[in-house]
Amino acid sequence: MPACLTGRGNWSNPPKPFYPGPIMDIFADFAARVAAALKTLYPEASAELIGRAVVEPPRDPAHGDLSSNAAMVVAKPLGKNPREIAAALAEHFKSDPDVETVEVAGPGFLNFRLGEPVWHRVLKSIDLLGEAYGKVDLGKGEKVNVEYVSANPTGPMHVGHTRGAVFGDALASLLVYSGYDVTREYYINDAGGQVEVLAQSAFLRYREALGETIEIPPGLYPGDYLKPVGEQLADAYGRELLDLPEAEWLPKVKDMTLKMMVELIKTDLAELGVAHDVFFSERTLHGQGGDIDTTLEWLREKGLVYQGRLDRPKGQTDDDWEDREQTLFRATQYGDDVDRPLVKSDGSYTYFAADIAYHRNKYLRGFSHMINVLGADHSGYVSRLKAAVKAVSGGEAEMDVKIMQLVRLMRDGQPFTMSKRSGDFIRLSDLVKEVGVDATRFMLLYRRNEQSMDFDFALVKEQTRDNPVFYVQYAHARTCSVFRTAESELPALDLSPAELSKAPLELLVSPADIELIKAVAQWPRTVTAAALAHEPHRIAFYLYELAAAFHSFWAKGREDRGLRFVNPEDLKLTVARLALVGAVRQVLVNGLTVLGVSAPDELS
RNA sequence: GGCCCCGUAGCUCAGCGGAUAGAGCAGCAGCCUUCUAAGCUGUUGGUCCCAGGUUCGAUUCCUGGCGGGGUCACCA
Repeated sequence: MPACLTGRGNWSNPPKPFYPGPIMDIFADFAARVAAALKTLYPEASAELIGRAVVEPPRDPAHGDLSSNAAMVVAKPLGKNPREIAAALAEHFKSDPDVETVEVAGPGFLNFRLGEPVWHRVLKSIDLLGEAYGKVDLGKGEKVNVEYVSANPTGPMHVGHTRGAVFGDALASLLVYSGYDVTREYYINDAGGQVEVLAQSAFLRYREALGETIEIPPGLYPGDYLKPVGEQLADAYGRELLDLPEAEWLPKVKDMTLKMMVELIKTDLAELGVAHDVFFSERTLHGQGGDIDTTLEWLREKGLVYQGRLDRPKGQTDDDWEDREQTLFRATQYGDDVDRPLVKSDGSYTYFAADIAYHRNKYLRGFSHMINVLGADHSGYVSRLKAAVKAVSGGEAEMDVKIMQLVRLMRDGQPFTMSKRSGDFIRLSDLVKEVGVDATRFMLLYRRNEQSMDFDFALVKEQTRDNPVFYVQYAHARTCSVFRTAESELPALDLSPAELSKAPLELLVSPADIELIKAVAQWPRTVTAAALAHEPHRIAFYLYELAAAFHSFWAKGREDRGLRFVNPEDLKLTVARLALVGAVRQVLVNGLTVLGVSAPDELS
C-alpha cells in the first residue's frame, strides 16, 4: 500500500488509497495518489518538490478527466527526462482500478481518464454527505479574524459600504465552510473628531425635539436620521441639557448618539444579511494607560518609535503643510515607504496609532490570521497596516488586505454620484429595498474584488439570463420542480434521501449524465481554491457554470425522452437520475449558502 | 512625482505557471402539442496594451514603458 501525501506534505497519516468511503474531492484525491507514486518511484524527490505537482481538470476535455504536471515539475531537479518520468508514472497507474486510461502527452503531461464507477462513487458521496459535501477543512480549526465594513458610526450605511460588507461576509462564510474558526469583526471609529461633530449635530436635533426651530449649519451632519436621536435625548434628559455647558452635555449626547448609530448600522447590515460577531470600539483603546499607551511603550522599547521629520509629499499642493518634528513609527523597517506619524499636532493620537494598538489587541486575542476588507480609497493604507501587524506580532501574524475597487452606480446607463455632506446619499436599505438582497449580493460577488464595476439598477432587477443570480436560482428551482413532478406523476416512488442514497447509479451511463456528475465533482476543488485565495467570486462563477450544465441537460430531455429526469417507463433510471438532480440541488444550495444568497424552491 | 488597482472578442468580464485563451451580452441561424422557453443548440468574432527577463513552458511571475481609475503629513 503506497504512502499517501496530502497537498501540505503530511506523510504520517495516510488516508486509505482505494477507499470504500465517500470521496470528498476527486482531484485532491488523485493529487495524493500521484504524490505517493512519485515518492515510491523516486525516493530521492523531496516532499517540497512533490508538493508542487498539481492535478486538475485539463482545459480541453479531449485530454481526459484529470491532468497532472507532476513529471515536468519534478524532471529537472531530478536530472531526468519529463516524458520518461511520465511514462513511469503512467505504468504505475495502470494497476489503479479507478483509472481507465492514462497517457503521456505533450512535454510530459499525465492525462487520466477515469472509469464510470468512479464518477458514480463521487455522486454517491454527494448524496451521503449532503451539506457537508465541499467542507474541505483547510483551516483545521485555526482562528481567523475578518474585519469588514468598519464604517464611521456617523450615520446609516450607504451604497458605498455595500461591496465590502457583502464581500467580507461571503469571505467569512467561505472560511467557516473551509474549516476555519472565524470571527467577523467591525471596528467602530468612535474616537475621532467626527464623533464630536456628530454629537453637536445630534444636540441640535435635541433642541429641535424640544420645540426650537433649528438650522443645521454647514460642517455638521444634516441627515434626518438624527431626528430620532434628538427625540430620544429629549425623552431621557428633558430640558436638562440645555442649561449645561458643552463640556458637560457633549459626553452624554455622544454616548447616546453613538449607541443609536451603531444600532442603526446593525439594522442596515441585517437587511443585507450581514452580521458581525464583535463590534470593537476604538474609544476603549484610548485613555491613560490604555492599549495605545501600552502598545506605543512596547514599540518604544523595541526602538520602533522616534522623534523625526517627514518630507513634504510631492506633487500635491498642500497649503497647510507644516514642517515639524513628529512622533513616528518605523514602518519602513517593515516594508512601508515612509515612517508614519503617531501623534497629531494637538497632541492626541493619530488614527494609525490606535490601529496599531487595535491590531496588537487582535494578535493578543489569538489571531495569527487577519483579513481586512477595505475600500479602494484606503489602498494607500495597506503597507502601513501590514507593517504594524508584523511589528506587533514579531512577524508571527499574517495579514491579508482585500481592497474593494469602486462600484459605479448606474441608472438607465448613466452614472450618478452622491455626496455624503449634503445628505443625499443613497442608503443601503434603499438599495436593498429596490433590488433585493439576493441580487445585490450575487452581483457584487460576481466580480473579482480588484476589478472596479458598474452596478446598474435596471440590469440587476432584470429577471433574465442577463442576470446571473436568476439564472442560478432558476436552476435550483428547476431541480425542485423535477422532484415535484416526480412526486405527482409517480407517487409510488420512494424519494426519501435514504432511498436515493441507494439509487442504482450504475445506470447513469450517458455522456450527459457523466458530464453533469463531473460538474458537481468540481465543487470541493472550487471551495479549496476560493478559500486559499480569499476570493469568493470563484464560488459565484462556479455556480453559474453548474447552473449552465444543469440547464443544458434539461434541454436534452426535450429532444430525447431517454434523457428526461422523470421517466415513467424506467423507474430505476428515474431514481438514479433523481439522485443526480438531488446532488446538483445540494451543491447549488451549498454554494448559494456560502454566498448568503437564497435558493428558492420556485420562482414566482 | 510616489504608491495601489485595472488593461483579454464590438461590450461586460472569467481564466489556478501548462497543451488549440473562455463565458454572457450584442450579431447571425435554429428549438415551445413542455420534467416551467426566466431555458437550450449552432455560429461569427482575439497582436491576451508594448518591450525585455525568469522558466522545460508566461495571458498568468519579475523589471521598464504606455493608457485608464484611485490615493498621497496631521482627517477617519
